[in-house]
Amino acid sequence: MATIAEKLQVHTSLKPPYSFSCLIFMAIEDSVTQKLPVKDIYAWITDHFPYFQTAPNGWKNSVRHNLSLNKCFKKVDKSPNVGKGSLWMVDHCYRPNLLQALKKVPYHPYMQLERFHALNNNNNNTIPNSQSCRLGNVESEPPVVSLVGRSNMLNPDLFPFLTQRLAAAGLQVPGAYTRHHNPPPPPPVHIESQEDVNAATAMLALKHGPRILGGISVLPDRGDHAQKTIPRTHETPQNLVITTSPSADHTYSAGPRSRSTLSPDEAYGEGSSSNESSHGIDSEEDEAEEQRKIAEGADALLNLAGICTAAQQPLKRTPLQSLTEPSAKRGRPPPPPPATPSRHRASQQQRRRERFHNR
DNA sequence: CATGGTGTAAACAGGG
DNA sequence: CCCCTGTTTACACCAT
Repeated sequence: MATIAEKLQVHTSLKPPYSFSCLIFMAIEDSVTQKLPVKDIYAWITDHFPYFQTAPNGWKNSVRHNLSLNKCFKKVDKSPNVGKGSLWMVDHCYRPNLLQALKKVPYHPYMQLERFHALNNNNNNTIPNSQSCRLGNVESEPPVVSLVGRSNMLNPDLFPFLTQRLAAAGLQVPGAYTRHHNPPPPPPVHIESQEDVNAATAMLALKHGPRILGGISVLPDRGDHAQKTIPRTHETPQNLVITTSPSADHTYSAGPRSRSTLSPDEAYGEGSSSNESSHGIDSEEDEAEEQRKIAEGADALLNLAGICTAAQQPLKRTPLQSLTEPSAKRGRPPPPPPATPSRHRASQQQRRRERFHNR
């Protein structure tokens, strides 16, 4: 059976350009329940990126390391009779970060993601989503997302998950579930936010290529938001440009949508970049810029107020906790003082710890 | 040079 | 006891 990567005819011998957090994110989002044990995350990665089939096993360590340290991922309980280990899922608060990271892939042979990148340039990182997240009421007040099918409807044969999500959002999706044969029972999917749909779309795009995506309109249910419509015109794969900025992952110590280290372009898509000016949503640039500035200001205030820290999962220690409450037994013991210190790394690390303490 | 992000290696605990 | 999972520390490299 050909793997997804083989079907897509990608250069499977190359190391994927995605960070481990992106890989984990994709694996989890590509699952039915959006919760995976590490074993299945391994399997997904090796299946989609055969590079890892022959790579030394250290990458698995990196995956586990990422799951533990990266606040984007959280451990969830599972039924006790499923063997050892936990299920891992994407923290809703950090989904925009991960989606953003996906957009930042410096290069990739996986051209199927282009359309997804363009989609998310325009409708990602909305204030309502991040605010509800910060206030810790994600479960009780999920942002309502309205997606309206346009000229090309999603094919439920290709997108059982996504079409199910659209249906769950109470939307009429013309063409959905009108197939001649019986579809497999759709998995129970609960739509929580725009990011849910975006992530699902990314996975579908990865699997099936740009043909899966019809014009999708996004209408945040806040009453006063103008409907955002991604026009289908001028959106051929040729004129979609992928960002060249790597590393916008905000993993480990980064707070939700902590964009203090990001330029506005990085944080909100690349519409103003010369590379990004031809993806067919130029008419949205002014409004997008406005939204960007509003969101930036709101985020800055929220970050200053320290909101959202209370919303974080209690299962994991924060990086700050890790520093202030060091485990006495775990981790590599401090090495003996080297005869010849490797440059100034030790002192550099010490300074970094001190900075953390002083915050 | 300082700082932060990322990847890798390793030690260790605990459970199956 | 072994293996897997999860956590933690340390460090190198790179970008900004």
